[in-house]
Amino acid sequence: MSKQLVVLGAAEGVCCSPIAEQALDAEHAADLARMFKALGDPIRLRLLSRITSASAGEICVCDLTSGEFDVSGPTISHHLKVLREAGLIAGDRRGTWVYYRPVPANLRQLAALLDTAALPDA
Amino acid sequence: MSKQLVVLGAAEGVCCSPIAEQALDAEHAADLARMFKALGDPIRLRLLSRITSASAGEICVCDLTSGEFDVSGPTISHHLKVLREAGLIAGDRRGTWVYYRPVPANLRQLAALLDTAALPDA
DNA sequence: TCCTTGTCTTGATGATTTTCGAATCAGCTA
DNA sequence: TAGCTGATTCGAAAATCATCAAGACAAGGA
Repeated sequence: MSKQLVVLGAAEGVCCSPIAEQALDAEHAADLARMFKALGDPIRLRLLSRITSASAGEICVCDLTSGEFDVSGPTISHHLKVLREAGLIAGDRRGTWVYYRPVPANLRQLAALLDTAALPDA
Repeated sequence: MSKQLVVLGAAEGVCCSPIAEQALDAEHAADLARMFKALGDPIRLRLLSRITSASAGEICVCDLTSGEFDVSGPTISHHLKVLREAGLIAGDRRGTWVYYRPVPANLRQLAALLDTAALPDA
């Protein structure tokens, strides 16, 4: 009961041209900071990387909780929730297992925001 | 006494191909997460945006502390320090005033990391 | 030399975050 | 139905963070 809700909920209407081109207003900054904050933890960054680089386009939580990450299951679950609520990933249960996949539109948005084309020394 | 030190110190050797192409290892994730974490606060994001979008390529702290941001001077100074230590901006004093400017190489690196070219639904 | 202005650091406080173990929920299979 | 496995939520402890007031530092001018 969460997939679409999350994808649209956290991310819809977030926008904006590159920060180098135009100053960000407070309202949009809050939404965008929420996404960047989700990336601001090493474990979450690695989780996201595993999810986005999964060859099948998605990955089972069971593949994330087995070794590799040196934290407990609940902690991984917590971090996945943060990423999900930030709108960077989406997940759904299929039978016994839960699968997560990236939300490319929002990742793309963050990348675009950091575009430095307008800056010197390019 | 800090400019070069900061630019090189926080950022040197951080690297990596897009997270969608290859899973991030723990060592690099820590460095990169530090930068993303610096972006994970609305005030810092707006400060960075003001700095990177400044037409002169740099901006005086005095232009950041006068209204617009609804926090005290020391708080702005603190956030600038976080951005500086993350390697996203650099600053130096010239006479009475202190000027900050972006570090494009590191901003570019974060953008590259979020590149989603390898993802579907492009 | 002293005063003024601009910026940063210190120290303290309240809020948030990370993490775990325990408990709970969801779906499968016998 | 009962029992099993995978994943999440709950509750609590420790660490980290954002913020401000007060003080310190730097540069320029009387």
